[in-house]
Amino acid sequence: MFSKACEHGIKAIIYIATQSLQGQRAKIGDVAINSGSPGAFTAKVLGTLTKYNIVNSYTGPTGGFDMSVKQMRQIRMSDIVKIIDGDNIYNGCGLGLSECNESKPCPMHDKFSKVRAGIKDMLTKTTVYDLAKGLHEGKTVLIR
Amino acid sequence: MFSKACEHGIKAIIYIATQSLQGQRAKIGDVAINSGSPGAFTAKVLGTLTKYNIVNSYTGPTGGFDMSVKQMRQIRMSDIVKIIDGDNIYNGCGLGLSECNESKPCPMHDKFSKVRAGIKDMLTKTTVYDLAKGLHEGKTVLIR
DNA sequence: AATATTTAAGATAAATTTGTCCTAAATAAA
DNA sequence: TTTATTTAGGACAAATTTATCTTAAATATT
Ligand code: FES
Ligand code: FES
Repeated sequence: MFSKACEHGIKAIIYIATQSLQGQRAKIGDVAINSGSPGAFTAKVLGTLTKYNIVNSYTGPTGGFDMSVKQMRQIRMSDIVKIIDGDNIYNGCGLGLSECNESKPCPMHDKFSKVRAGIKDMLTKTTVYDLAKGLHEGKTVLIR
Repeated sequence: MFSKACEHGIKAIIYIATQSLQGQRAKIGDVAINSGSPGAFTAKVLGTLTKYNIVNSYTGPTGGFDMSVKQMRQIRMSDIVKIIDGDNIYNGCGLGLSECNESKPCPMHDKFSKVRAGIKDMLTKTTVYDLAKGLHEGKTVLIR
């Protein structure tokens, strides 16, 4: 469904958000440990997300990553997925044809496009805050 | 969503099915041309599908691939996807945790598992015949 | 100012996926 | 029986994704 880069990115963001809810910045080492992802690889993904103002980064001692509550509430999962994986998941053809075209559909189009719309809807209606809350309350986990 | 191998396999199967509906066996060269996929790569995928009795193969002149109408009606898209891509798409965690676990869910579990069920449902309820019919009637295409 | 800590970013490496090529085996037809 | 045609299958190659390593830049603290 999502690339590894995207999975690591999402987990990292959710972890950073929960730390921010506690007034703490998260260092990349902490992020890696607490989200179960490879540090250097996740750092690159976070670099990209920083560029798009999904998350904030600070260098030097006391540095790390954080998010404001405003960011958590405004940023949707669909934003993150689009930045990392592109929008093929929202618009791409299920059978890999060069584009999805309503008027000249592939054999799976009718059924696939409904599922695809469901994915988009789900990601668009879910904010970082929504997911961070569950983790913060101990109802969900990032590692298994 | 699906791997390239799976996309090529599905397109190949649908093409072979339409040819079978016309009493014709399809050679791998024809399959490649008419499904817009790399011949040698698709041949390997068809080799696997032949092993699982999704499709039938015949060597020698007049050889090629075909499917019986019974096969087309019994075989579901979910069968093909499972053979080629495994069952991660049906059971895997959306955030890549080692397994999806209801009682210790990842932050996306509740929303993701619904979407995932929708995909499984769609693939399980769609047979090869369903898709081959649309292509046979000229309502859908395999190449763009 | 010097030092220690942290992210930024490019180079490199490993792993996986995608794709090609070549030879063998099967088989229909001449 | 010989020949031509087709799939089977292993080796190989290319491309992409995933992951690591190293150095530079930023910055807080001493
Ligand atoms: S054309 Fe394939 S999903 Fe729309
Ligand atoms: S635990 Fe992640 S989807 Fe179920």
